[in-house]
Amino acid sequence: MEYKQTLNLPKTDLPIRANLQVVEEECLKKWEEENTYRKLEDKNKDKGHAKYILHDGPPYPNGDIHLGHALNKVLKDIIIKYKLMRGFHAPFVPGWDCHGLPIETQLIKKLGDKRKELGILEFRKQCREYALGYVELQKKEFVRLGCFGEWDNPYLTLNHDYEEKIAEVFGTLSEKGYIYRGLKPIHWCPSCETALAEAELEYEDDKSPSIYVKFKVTNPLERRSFVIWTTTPWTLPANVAVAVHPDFEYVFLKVKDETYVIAEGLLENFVAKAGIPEYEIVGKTRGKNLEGTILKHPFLDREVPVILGEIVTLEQGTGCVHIAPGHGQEDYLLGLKYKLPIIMPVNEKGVLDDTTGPGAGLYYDKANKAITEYMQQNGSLLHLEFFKHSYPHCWRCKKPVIFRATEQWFVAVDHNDLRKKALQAIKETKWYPSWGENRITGMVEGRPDWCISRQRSWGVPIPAFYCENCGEVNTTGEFNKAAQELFKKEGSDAWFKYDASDILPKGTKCQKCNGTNFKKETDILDVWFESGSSHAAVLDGIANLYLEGSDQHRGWFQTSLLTAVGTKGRAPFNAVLTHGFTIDDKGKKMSKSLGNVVNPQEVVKKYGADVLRLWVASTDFRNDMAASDNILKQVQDAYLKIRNTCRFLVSNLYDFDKPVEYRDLLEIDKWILLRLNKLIEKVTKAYDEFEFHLVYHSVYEFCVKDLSALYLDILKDRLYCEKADSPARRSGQTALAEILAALIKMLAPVLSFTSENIAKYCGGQGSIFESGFPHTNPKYYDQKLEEKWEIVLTARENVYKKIEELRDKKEIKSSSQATATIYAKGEELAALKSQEFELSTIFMVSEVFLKEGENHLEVVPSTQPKCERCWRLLPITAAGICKRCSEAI
RNA sequence: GGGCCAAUAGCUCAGUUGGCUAGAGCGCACCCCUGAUAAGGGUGAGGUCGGUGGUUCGACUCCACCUUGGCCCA
Repeated sequence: MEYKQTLNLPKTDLPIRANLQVVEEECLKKWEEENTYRKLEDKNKDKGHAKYILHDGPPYPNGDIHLGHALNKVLKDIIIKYKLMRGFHAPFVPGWDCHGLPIETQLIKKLGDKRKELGILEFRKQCREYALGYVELQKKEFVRLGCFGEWDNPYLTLNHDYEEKIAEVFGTLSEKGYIYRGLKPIHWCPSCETALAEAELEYEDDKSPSIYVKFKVTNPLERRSFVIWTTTPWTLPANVAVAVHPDFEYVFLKVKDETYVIAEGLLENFVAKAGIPEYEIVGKTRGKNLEGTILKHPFLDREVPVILGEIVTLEQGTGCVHIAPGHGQEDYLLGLKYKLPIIMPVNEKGVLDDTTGPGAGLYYDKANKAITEYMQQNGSLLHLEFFKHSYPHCWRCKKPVIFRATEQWFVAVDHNDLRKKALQAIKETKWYPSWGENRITGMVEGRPDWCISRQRSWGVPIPAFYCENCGEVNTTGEFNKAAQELFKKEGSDAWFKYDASDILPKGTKCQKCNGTNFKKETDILDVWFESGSSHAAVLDGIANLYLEGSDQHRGWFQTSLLTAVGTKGRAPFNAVLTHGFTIDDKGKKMSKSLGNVVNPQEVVKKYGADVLRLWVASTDFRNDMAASDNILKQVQDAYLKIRNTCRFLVSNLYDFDKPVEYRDLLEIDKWILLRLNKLIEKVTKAYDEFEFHLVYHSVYEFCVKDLSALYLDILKDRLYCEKADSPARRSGQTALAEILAALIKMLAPVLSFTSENIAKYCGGQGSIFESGFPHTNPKYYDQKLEEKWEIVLTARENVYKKIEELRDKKEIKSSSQATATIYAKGEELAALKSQEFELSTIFMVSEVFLKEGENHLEVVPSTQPKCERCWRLLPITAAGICKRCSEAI
């Protein structure tokens, strides 16, 4: 027992328990007090190192962060930290998208009817406070995850100078002719006289008429009619076309002396509904053959074409669909395709104007009856019934809403070849993964003009002035300048505070008629226009990288691209990286109703932020990322293994003072450095290519296989039993120190807290992040050494299989009780021979005998006594210990 | 319904331009150690590579279709 005192057993103050909650809080304090991020970033900047700009996509500040937010920011943080450690000037400016409906909706809910009394300025003030409150909360949550960045100076889309830039982008686009006004249908409440967003609709059952109407073919010889079905007769005055599906079969149905065109699949349904007792099918054709047929409107003096649309279904109706682009989203899009006019005879109160024939002057609901009765009289109506269906209602007044085309603002995507230029910019951008290019290309190719106006309160107003004299819309030049200055000085709230005459310099004249009286636009900009302008407001030049979820191919990537190409002719980014979405371990998306949501706050509390960060790094984020308690437990296991390995390294370096020169190292120590070198190479490449899961897997496997199961297990005897300052022990420690330093540096971008914490126990000064990223060392490459050790280690594995057999037979317990005799020849024998005296240590057995002969292996229990000190079975002295040990004492 | 993407052991991932009985680590089972100890080591069992067709001498890999899941749109 007293021999134990003579050993160099591991020693360290680094606790065996990770205790991440406490360690992380301490770390955060240290980073804050020492301004670690700032110092590092400034140092790289001052040295004039290359810039690396990862531009943050702004989240909505409207709640706690969820796992997706955490994932996104941690990925960004890993990149930023890696780049900082590689010496880049890589500032990270986090941002928040502060305006927009999600926040406005929250406040409307909160305020209820009180909102009307408040007035717009007070309402906006409350929106602002709400948003800023969550900015602070989310900021804390991101910082808690260990994310570095300019948290004291983030960009907020509601900041005055940001709003100024939004106005500037709008002005530039306007100047270049990209901005125009046009009609587009939106949800409209005729009772509240206001536009409604999708989120403000409540679907309830409602009774509607259901009518079948004939549209006669204009050729008088044919006596043929297309039959449409609709539940909104009041929209018929806005009808400009009838759509059929190109691939459906349509039949010509002869009833008495008339012929009806109906989709074959809905024939029976129609005949039954319309109560047609006798009919004959006199022909049949594909929908696409009907395109271009001209029809007569059932009650207005208007001719309308038959067009083709994939939107036509066989679920209900006749397969011939009444198209009114002013009254429906699908109709609108189809109308754009066929360049159909948008007719809008319904005013903001829901009353039809005098162009609508039988509906003139009537509220739309009343017009239903008038129009139906009129068509009954003129013979256009084939059938009328009433039925119940789900219909959208206003969330405030609970009355039915209508779809109504209103004047909106647009960015013309094809003006000045914007679309083509954007597509070219997409080609010039590097997309990770590569299919992102294909995806966004498809979206940009197919997108309609961008509607940028919203009839809302919480946002940046569209900086436009209507001339009271001629109605001209003034958006450029001094008008835009005035808006920019206003936003810069007082923020966009001021738009609602002042009259146009207060905003514009005295004597400002209408660009068309020289008029001097103006009215402000009251619509605000689409929030996507705001966040899409971030390149102008935040970036000084082009970003190296944008990194968001793959949903942003339609969102932020695209709006940023369009505004940037429109204003400066190129993409705001050189590369775009996307990640997938968080799903549960069954592959389902996370949702409150499924109860499978993983909360980052809870993960931090239960496992620690570093475990969450390791989870982020452990999964290939180009696909969806599965998270569940089980998966996190597994990640925690891996985390503990990595940390324990590092702790073992630390605990064996307590007395390490003098490194041994590479050429004097023991061969196995050279071998492990060779392995380390390969690891550094692999990890560096993986970081450079954003393949963090490869970082995780290779570091983890290095810890498990190369270190824990092999090198460290073998090294223990030398570390513990050799004389403390013996060259052999110092050789091992030299390798350990180098491995430890490299490991915690390589891990720092991911396991930031743990790496920083361990570094503290290594006697280093300052932060781990200041120590740079490890470099490979060419002198560690030695192919011959590598090949030789492959042979030695294969032999080791074979010996262990034999040992296991002995253990099963209860002939030995531990491997150290075995003696191995290896028969080999040629290259293998040579390799083993070169390590002859080390083999028993490497195999961790009592003795190894090498013999030339046919390849085979004999393992038997050792007959040697046990050294009291090193516990190996060896010849011993009178003192009960082996020769090596007696020399070591 | 359309566009894009994914699917390899219970889990997380490898698998180069198609080529030996598909790999790793974890987890699991059994065993060892008690000088990394709320640690450490060994051995082993796990896969019709989502399914069905096709191309090929040969397919996890290429093609088509389908299933499931995700994102976006309708």
